[in-house]
Amino acid sequence: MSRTDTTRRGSRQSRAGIRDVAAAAGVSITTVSDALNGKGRLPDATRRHVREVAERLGYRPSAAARTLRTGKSGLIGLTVTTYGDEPFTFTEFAYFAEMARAATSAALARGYALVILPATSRHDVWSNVALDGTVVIDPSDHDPVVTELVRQGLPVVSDGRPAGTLPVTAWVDNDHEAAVLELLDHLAAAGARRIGLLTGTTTDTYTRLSTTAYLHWCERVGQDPVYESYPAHDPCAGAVAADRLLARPDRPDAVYGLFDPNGTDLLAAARRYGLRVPEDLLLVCCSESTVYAATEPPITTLSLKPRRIGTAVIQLLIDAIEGIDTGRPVEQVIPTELIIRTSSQRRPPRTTVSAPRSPAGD
Amino acid sequence: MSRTDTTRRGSRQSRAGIRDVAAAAGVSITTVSDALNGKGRLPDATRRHVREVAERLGYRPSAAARTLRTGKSGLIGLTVTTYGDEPFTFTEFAYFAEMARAATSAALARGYALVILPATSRHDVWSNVALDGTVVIDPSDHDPVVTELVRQGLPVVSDGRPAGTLPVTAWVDNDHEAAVLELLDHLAAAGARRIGLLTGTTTDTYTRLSTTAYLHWCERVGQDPVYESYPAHDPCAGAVAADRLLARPDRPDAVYGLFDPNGTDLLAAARRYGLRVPEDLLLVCCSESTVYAATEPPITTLSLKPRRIGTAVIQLLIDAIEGIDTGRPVEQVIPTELIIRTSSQRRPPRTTVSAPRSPAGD
DNA sequence: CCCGGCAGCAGGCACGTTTCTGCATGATCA
DNA sequence: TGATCATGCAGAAACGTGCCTGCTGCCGGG
Repeated sequence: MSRTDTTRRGSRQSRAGIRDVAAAAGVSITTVSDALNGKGRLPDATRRHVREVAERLGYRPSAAARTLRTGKSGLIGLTVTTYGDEPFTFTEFAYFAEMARAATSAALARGYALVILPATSRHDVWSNVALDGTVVIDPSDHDPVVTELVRQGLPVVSDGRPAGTLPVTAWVDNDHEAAVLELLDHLAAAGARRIGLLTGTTTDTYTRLSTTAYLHWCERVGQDPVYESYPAHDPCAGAVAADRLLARPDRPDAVYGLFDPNGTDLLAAARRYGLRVPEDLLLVCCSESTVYAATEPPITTLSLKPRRIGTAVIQLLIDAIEGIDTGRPVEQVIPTELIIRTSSQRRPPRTTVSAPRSPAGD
Repeated sequence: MSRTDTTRRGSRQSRAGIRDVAAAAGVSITTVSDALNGKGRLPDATRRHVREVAERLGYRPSAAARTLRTGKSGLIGLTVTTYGDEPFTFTEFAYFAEMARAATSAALARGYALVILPATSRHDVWSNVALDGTVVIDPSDHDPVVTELVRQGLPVVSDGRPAGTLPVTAWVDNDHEAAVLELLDHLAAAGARRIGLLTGTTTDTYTRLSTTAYLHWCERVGQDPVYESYPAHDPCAGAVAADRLLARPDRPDAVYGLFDPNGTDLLAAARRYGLRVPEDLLLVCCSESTVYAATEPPITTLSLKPRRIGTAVIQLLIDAIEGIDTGRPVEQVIPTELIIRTSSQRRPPRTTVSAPRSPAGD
């Protein structure tokens, strides 16, 4: 009857462990573990008793010990490409915030938590956290972090179609080419004769695909490309580039801005040059921000649906972690949504203030 | 000579452990651990040799085992109050994004990573991750999560002065009363006779302190309070409340909006009622968004300096975790910055387009 | 010659959990 | 009645590190 096996280092120190609960409840460690985890075959009386004692002692199982034993930590890394030393990207602020929010929510619903990690391959931080998998936002061509992770056998799901032969487990992305083509067609249908583009100098997938789609469209309809590039991580450079674009001799009568703040930048530049929107200049920008619903005039935006992307990425990753092979494809394309407002309609709606929405609901 | 102690389960499976490195290098486990962690007394030759073998085997120490042994995980929880089931708050989007970005950056610089966790006391997620400490954004009066965490002996630092007797380790906040008073004085100096407030129905510290400061100011200068409240997590309700405020018979000639989207909402409402800004209506809102620099007209904003708050919170927390007693006060007040633009100046600047900035540089 | 001291390393325990295996005990059935 | 079986629980082996203890040579001084 050696159940009171108190051969520990004397006094009752630090947190209560599973041993303390077992001793206090008069059962074995196995019984406590089974009772709390709903496993084994125990009568309800024992189960209740153990849970009650554990609650009374304020017992919390050690996450580290559980992770060590089971090999699963319940943690998912969230990596964002970084320009400069800040861990987040500047340009797609609202996009990232919404995507991360949806991903966090979806992960929590399945019992996982997200860990924010830098895209730099500083090993000291990466190897100090036990991950079950990783979400990578817009990885570069031969991302060293991704290759290192898959070499360790960790599942990696990327937001953004991986370029080259990046060996990700799965990916989710929009069809950026199709979105740009649809958008340009919309502008042309509204009467645009020369459509300009405000784009970035970075080589990430989004910028590259969108720009080439624009060039292809120009070639198809026989329009000379009119675009200005700027380093997208610099918010001031955007305003300058918008100004440059409208100051050109071959000034466009419609502009699409690839990045979130381009809408207000272009609007301000148009005012400086005395251009009325949408009469003299049609405007569309890619943004998740709701401010464009209340600007003067409201600006048509292309939404990349970050919420759906974040959710899809997490579902794919957790499915891979838990080894459940759902029928879900490992390459998912999320449709974009063109939210049409006054700035891209030559004849604004007369009766109502609220702008019409795209027929594609959600 | 039993160094080739390969009594493991047969084949070379999964990742290489410290045992494998020891066997391959012909040394003991202790020597490997000391060599990699820079401890013990080893000649440089041995140290180099061990590191080389570890690199060749692709050895990565198990974070779970290390955490179990040392009791430190290098993980910091980041908790945000939630309205509804989404883990983030809607209203202070840019504030949260900037604050989290700065906090992540500061934590990474000191070897820590951030884990996003919900404010709900669902234990299954909280107890599944080993935390060294937690950052709590704007905790409620008797936050059950906070009390539970400090009961476990974890340091907790809050963004936002804790109300009541919430036992946090340290906190960082703005002086919201002073900021509101300064702002109202600024509006009064610009000629405002009746200043209205757009506030929230929630009972968090920020909303409460700002509202009471407004009421005190009204009492002091002998003005009847004119304010509208709305549930701040609902973005549509903000536009409606802004409309309500300007539709009142005692319509204010200046408005301060407590939340980020209030600026565009109020601007849109002013247009609907034919009010010119700033001639007929002065406008200020609390926001971190840069869009208000390019609206028509540019809107004066109150910045809460989320970057400085995020950095300060992390420094205080890691100091507490590591037990280093710096001279830093455990209650820090970060000054706000009033970025004065056209919308709050009855006589807008004539010559230049760019608005003057507050003399308090940063 | 003997002994203290030190460099260089190995043995082994502990961290707290999960889980496989196995031993009693009572019930059921041929 | 004895064999079979389900039930209820305990023992103990891992999981992979970190670190305390201690062992072996070797050198120098008395």
